[in-house]
Amino acid sequence: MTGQKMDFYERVGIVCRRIPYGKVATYGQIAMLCGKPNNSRQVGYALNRSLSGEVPAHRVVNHKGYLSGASAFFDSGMQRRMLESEGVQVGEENRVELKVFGWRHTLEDALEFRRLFGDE
DNA sequence: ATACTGACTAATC
DNA sequence: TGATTAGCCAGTA
Repeated sequence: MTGQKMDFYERVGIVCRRIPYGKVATYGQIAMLCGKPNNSRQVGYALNRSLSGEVPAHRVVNHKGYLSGASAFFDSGMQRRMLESEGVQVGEENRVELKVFGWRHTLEDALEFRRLFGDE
C-alpha cells in the first residue's frame, strides 16, 4: 500500500487533470499537491514532457498569474486562446487574475492526492 | 556515478 | 518600491 514510487512527473499529470475547467493552478500549487512543495520547477518540466494532450497544461500558470511564456505550445498565443475559450479572462500582459480564476482546491483534494501518492 | 537542465518561487538587495 | 540571486530537486545525458 502506498509504496507506489511513481515518477514525480506522473503525479503532476494526475494532479493537473484535476484542475477544473475554467480554472488555473500555479506550479507551486501542483507541486504541493504532489507532496513536494519545493518542486515547482519540476512541475513545469514535467508538463513540457507530458504534453500528450491528455493533460491540460494550459491551465497552469506561475504564482503571479502570468502565462509562462508558453514556449511548449506551438505559438505564444495558443495557451491564451485555450484559456479564453474556457472562459478564463487573460489580461493584456498574458496574466490571469488568480483571485478570480485560481483553482481553490480543498483539503479533501490534498488528502486524496496524499493518499494516492503515498505521501513520502 | 556526476553534471547539467529547467513552463518556478521565495528571499534579498 | 522593483529587480536580482540563490535555492530547489527529479529527470536526463
